[in-house]
Amino acid sequence: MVKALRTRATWLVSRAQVRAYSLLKEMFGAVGVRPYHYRILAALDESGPVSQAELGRATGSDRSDISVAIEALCSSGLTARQADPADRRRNVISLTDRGRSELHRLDAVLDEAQERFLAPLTRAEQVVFLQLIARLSDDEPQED
Amino acid sequence: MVKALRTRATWLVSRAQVRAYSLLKEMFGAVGVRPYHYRILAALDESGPVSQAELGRATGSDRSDISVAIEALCSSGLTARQADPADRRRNVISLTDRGRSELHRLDAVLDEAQERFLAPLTRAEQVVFLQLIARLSDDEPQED
DNA sequence: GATTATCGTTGGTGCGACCAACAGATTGGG
DNA sequence: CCCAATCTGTTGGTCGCACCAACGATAATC
Repeated sequence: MVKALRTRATWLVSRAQVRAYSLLKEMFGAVGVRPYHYRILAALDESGPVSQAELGRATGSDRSDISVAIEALCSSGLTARQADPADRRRNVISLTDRGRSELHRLDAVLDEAQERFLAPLTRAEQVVFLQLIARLSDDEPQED
Repeated sequence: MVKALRTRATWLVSRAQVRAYSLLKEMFGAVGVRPYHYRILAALDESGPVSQAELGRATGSDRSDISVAIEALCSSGLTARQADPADRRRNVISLTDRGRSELHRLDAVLDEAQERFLAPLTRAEQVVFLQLIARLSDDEPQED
């Protein structure tokens, strides 16, 4: 007996991700921004100025993709790139003031997206869900 | 104050999906199959013989993608395609015996993938998670 | 000092999702 | 009955994103 697709965790996660992403695309699109722009700005805000390679590891993207994204963000004035004097291979990327205020604007958008995404659950269920999905999204589960 | 990316539901779902998909790709790849082949075989098993368009709606894929996938599945003998006498636009797709036994083989693989994906949770937590994610993956939330 | 590793960049590839257009077939309204 | 609208399967194309390969420049390691 074969279990229905819609009872499989991996399938359900995939469908949920499609729903989440289309929500993000719709809402970020409405303000003229790509989701991965937000990802980078948020990671920068969290970590402070870092190299592009570290940024890639923080957001789970390839160095090469970060490279072109940073180029776009810098040329629209949201981030600044300056050579690291201590290690001349590195570019240190930092948020500009405009980048920071843009981030806050986008953050409000993302907040609403979370609301809409989690709307099918009660508040209490949302808390439980966040705790469980966090453990399932951990790439390297800790082995204490 | 901007919330960290790793506390956002949409981000966590996205990471979990990446983990789930790479697990599937690895395990299905080891037996020489693409994940979407399984998806179609499973949908067929569940619904019985249906048209390609219905298959697309069931699996959430485009008619055109179904078309080429079905072509591959038919030419490897896992499905059969015959014209619907009642509606000559339609191809009725059905599982062959080989397709059914292949499905069962893949089902075992998928079972193990679910195990591995859900391993970070206890059995009880897995049950809760499945119930919650199912509601979050529902594209058209019911409004009773 | 020579090998090894890391950084940023460019360019290319694969895959899945999506859209456009088409011919053939069916349905529905006037 | 007939015309318009819709649906089906197919081909072909685009787009976004992830991933890899290679390179010159630089750092770190032995």
